[in-house]
Amino acid sequence: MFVASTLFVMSTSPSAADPADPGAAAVPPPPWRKAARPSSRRPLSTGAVVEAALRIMAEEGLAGVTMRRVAQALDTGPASLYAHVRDKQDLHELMLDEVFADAPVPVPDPGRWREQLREHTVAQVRVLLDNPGSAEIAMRTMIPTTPRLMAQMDAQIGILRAGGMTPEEAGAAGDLLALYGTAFAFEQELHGGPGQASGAEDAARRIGEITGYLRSLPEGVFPHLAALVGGMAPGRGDPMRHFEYGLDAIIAGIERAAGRESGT
Amino acid sequence: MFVASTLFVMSTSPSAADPADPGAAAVPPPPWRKAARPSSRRPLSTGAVVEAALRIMAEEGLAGVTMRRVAQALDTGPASLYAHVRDKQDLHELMLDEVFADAPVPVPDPGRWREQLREHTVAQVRVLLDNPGSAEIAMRTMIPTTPRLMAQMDAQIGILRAGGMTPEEAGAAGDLLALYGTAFAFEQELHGGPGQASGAEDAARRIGEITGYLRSLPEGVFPHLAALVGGMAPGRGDPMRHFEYGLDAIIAGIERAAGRESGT
DNA sequence: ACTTGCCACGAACACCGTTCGTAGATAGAA
DNA sequence: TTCTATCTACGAACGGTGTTCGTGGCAAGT
Repeated sequence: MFVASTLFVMSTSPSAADPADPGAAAVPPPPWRKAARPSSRRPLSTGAVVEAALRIMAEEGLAGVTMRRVAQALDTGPASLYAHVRDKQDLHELMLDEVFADAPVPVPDPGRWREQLREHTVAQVRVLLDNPGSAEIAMRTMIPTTPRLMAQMDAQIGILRAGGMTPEEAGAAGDLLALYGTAFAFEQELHGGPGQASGAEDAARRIGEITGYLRSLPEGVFPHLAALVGGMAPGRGDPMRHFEYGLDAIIAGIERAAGRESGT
Repeated sequence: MFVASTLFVMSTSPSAADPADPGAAAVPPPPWRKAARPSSRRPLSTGAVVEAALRIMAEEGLAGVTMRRVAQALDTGPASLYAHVRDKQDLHELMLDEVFADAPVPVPDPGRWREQLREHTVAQVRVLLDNPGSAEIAMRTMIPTTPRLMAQMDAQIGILRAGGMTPEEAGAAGDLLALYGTAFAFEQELHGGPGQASGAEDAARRIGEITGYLRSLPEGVFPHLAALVGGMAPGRGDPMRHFEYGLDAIIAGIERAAGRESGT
């Protein structure tokens, strides 16, 4: 019964607009084989949509995550997704939340707050870098509304409070660290190349061009820049080293700013 | 003479393709009036395209800057733009360059490098904030290839060198400052609302929602976050104050990192 | 058994960036 | 001057995009 009616709809759907249709439709599709396919489990929950979207992002980058592409992966049409996801933006935020699914949520330890802050921030950035595309979402979201991201933020502020900061100081410092971490990860995935995009190649070409241009210029036009490009290689070293340079600078600055006001 | 030949060509061009054409063509187009329109000044240079694009960005945000929209503003078709601009990305970079047209390029003064660095960075961010949409371009560009942006970067590195840093230190510090400035401006324009977008309203709604959600939770789930939202208003104060907090922290950190290695 | 609400989804709408081919203008050569 | 070659402008179209509408079948409440 179920199968039959389904098949009926499928085979006649083009002519469904024409109720008075005899058997004249081009080849009455004998679909014995087909029967199994449409009834083969279609849960199609929010979770399934997010999961499919994440898989696509991992393989084809964030730009590959289109509603049509996700729908196709779940073999259905794009309209079906909107029952489980409000927007594309909403889908993005759910993806970001899922990405942080197994990131640890540290409990603040006053005696170790500096190390904890460093480790926590590094861990967050590592999550973003491990999931290319997620940093772009994070950049565009900034105010977290999903539970896991709120837990991360809460932990971070907890650590800063454990370091003796006032709520205001902790808020400002947390903003700064989150902004830096997110922006850094985004920049990395921009010209680090998420596997598929021309990122790395493009970046290399660009700094090649810029080097050539600088050399072609009369000496002393951009002297400091010219001095720099000499000792520069495109993708040298662990990006994390670079990140930690900035992180340490920021933490030191934060501490100093807090100490200046609270006297410690 | 000129006019006559122009008219001749125009009036006969349709029938030129069909040599065996009698007088039957639908109204042999008498184009006296027409002659003035196509010749009515259409320079359509790269500069004009960029200028139109910037005007649109100011009025409708970066999302409003579509090739079709820009073409319409110059009343032509989108295809015409591609003679003066390689890409949409190319157009974006030209726009960003133009935005920095009258930003001052400081000459490094060793005795004042800290103040200079601060002022220069603040000025750059102010330019981005004054031109909503530009920060998003800057965020997505990162490696400058246009002359004015290179001049800005050169000056910045010059200031850092004047502060006694090695080229490597200056490069890292410059990266960090540029990343921070760009990301900050982008975040501001995200939920600051570029006049047209729902930015501010959306941000307010979001922190309203999040506050309500936090209150609805059993006490002590996100304790630090809950303590924070109490003393938080959506758009309080000058965003620049916020920026300068982070900037001072970063400059202090940079200085410390440089001193640590070079011994000053 | 009937109604009601919900999920799936085909079709369509209004856009988007970009390319192709052609017509007109212009500049250089003869 | 006249012929040719090169360049600009641009209408039309291609292959995408996010999102909405309306319908049709299913399942649960009454």
